[in-house]
Amino acid sequence: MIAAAAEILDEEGIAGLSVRAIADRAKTSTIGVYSHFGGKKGVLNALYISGFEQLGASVEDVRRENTGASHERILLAIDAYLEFEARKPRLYALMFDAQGDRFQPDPEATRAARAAFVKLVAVFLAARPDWSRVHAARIAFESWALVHGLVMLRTHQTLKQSPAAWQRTVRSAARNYLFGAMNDRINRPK
Amino acid sequence: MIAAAAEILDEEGIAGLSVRAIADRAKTSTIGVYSHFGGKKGVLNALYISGFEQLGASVEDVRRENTGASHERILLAIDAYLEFEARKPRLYALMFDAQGDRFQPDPEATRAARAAFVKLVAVFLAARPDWSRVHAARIAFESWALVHGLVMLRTHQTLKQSPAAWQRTVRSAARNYLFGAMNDRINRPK
DNA sequence: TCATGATCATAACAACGTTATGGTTGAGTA
DNA sequence: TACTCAACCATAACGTTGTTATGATCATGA
Repeated sequence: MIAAAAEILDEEGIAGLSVRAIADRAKTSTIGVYSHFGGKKGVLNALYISGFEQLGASVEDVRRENTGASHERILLAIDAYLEFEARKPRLYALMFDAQGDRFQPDPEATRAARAAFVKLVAVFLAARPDWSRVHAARIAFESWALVHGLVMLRTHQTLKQSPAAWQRTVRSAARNYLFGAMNDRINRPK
Repeated sequence: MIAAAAEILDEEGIAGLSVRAIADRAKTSTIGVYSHFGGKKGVLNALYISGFEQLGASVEDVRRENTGASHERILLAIDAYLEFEARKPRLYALMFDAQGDRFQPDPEATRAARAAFVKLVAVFLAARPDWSRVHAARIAFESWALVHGLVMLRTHQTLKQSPAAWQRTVRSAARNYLFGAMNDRINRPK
């Protein structure tokens, strides 16, 4: 049933994700959504968790498979992040919905989001083992914010860029931030 | 009537913003929403436009009133941006809703968002008159992305920070990015 | 075999955005 | 002044949504 929901979300977006649509696609009646997931909110939570698990896994793949130059590793994690969003833009939008008044993830879903962030921090620590965990978490958080903000504003301002050019833009912005963060204590813009 | 809608949004969030609730608060019947705004979408568009106008105005105030050090001016614009979000978090969330499948702003609303961005670019140009318009727009866009991403992830990860500490975090991240951006052609993280 | 919990089909409910219907009001024109 | 027309309004009804209620079926364990 969660596969049915994921398909509908990918194809029609959140507006098409009604309890009846899910039940129809799963070839059951609406009561199944309630008995299996406790209702629509349960479906949204399951999708949310699935999204963060996928995102975390793609970031972790980068950490495991790459032992190159430290910042290139970070940029590859960012590439993986962008690739996930490009593949599943509607799932991404659900995961980062600004309207907390509509859907608030439950504690398990919140933990999945935190776990994905921890995996992102792990990439930063692998790239920069000289950083403290606190420092790496801060830089990871701010890098994530930059990339997430770019993703959101790209859609918001309806920017037209080829995927390759977009990737270059994001990488360049991230490199600028990282460079500044590395020189944080020495040079500060006046 | 738009004031009624704005009040409900501020108090109850998007989930409370129904056609009936707006009509009740405006002491009219629901038909008024349709004759004045063409329906609920029209109300959302009007709120969206109002939000970007307010945001643009607060950024423009900074440009007009400050002639200090160039980067401090940029950081003051960021402060104004954060202050707007802190004052109107639910309006901000409506303006930057990730779920385009639920509400897509109409062309006039999109223009209002663009106009606010142009005002932000103007702050960057005033701070750095040696920059080309294209370069300033790029740096403004990326700065905006960083700040917006930080705002979004703060809520998403339910970070607890005092307003003053939060402001310092955002300023620090923005300074790092700006420093990197200014040294873009000379030093690049490897 | 019986009891119980899980699952299911269906109908009904309340709330939602919207449309339909008929009425009122104000402005403009003959 | 009377008539017409457009704008606005109150109310009801419609179709859709998430949810609950009801009764039935099925599987499992004692």
